[in-house]
Amino acid sequence: MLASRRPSFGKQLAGDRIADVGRRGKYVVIELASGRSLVVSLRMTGLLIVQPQGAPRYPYTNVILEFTDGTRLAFADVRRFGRMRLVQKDEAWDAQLGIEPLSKAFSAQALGALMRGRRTPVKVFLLDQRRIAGVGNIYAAEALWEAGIKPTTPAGKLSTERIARLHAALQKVLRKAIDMRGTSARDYVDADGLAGGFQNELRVYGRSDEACPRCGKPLVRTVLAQRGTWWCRNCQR
DNA sequence: AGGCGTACCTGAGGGC
DNA sequence: TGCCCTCAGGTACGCC
Repeated sequence: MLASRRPSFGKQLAGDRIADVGRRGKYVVIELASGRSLVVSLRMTGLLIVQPQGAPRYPYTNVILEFTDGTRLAFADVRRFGRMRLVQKDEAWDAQLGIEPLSKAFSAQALGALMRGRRTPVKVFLLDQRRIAGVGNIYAAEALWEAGIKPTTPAGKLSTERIARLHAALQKVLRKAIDMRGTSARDYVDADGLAGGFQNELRVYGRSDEACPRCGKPLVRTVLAQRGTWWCRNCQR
């Protein structure tokens, strides 16, 4: 999915029009009037920036879409991990993506069913986009802290009660982060170039050696599936 | 199937 | 100052 580093669809977009902008998991979906979609994966440092006519080139811009009124949509990315792909009408580009964690279908029971029998650490499970689409490293860490669950616990070993707590925590964290327009830990800004606010609400992410907001013991950083993992050894079990 | 390691990139920050 | 090391909102691919 999204294999093109240097999009070659420039000419194909000429004359088309943006009909709507949406999201599926972590992918931004720009729906075009032609029925096609421009699907964007920001990965670690990617940004979509709307710029007025004549604005200076945004740093690390890789792709620019220019509209008839001169407005531009810039796709900028220091690390160039981000991807942009033109998807044809009815193409099932998201077939491998899992359930939306804020959808009605995502009940505690549904979460339990997805985790049943899985021996993978619950944090690794949360990051697997084929199971649940849209939870990243920050929100997995925050939700597990909120639920009082140790990140290495095998997903399939959680009790019904703990699954319910994890489910509630995930939705709480995601809703609040969306309300606050995201986490600007370092580079992230929205399409208007504005930083989000959730970095001020982080309880564990990036806070090695700081006091756990619940019990006061120092938080630790460990590594799980090659990802930094912040948690409290005392109150996450 | 599923789980694990590696590759892809650049810049910031800390230690010496 | 500057070099070297580690780390960072993620995903795809290949191997067992």
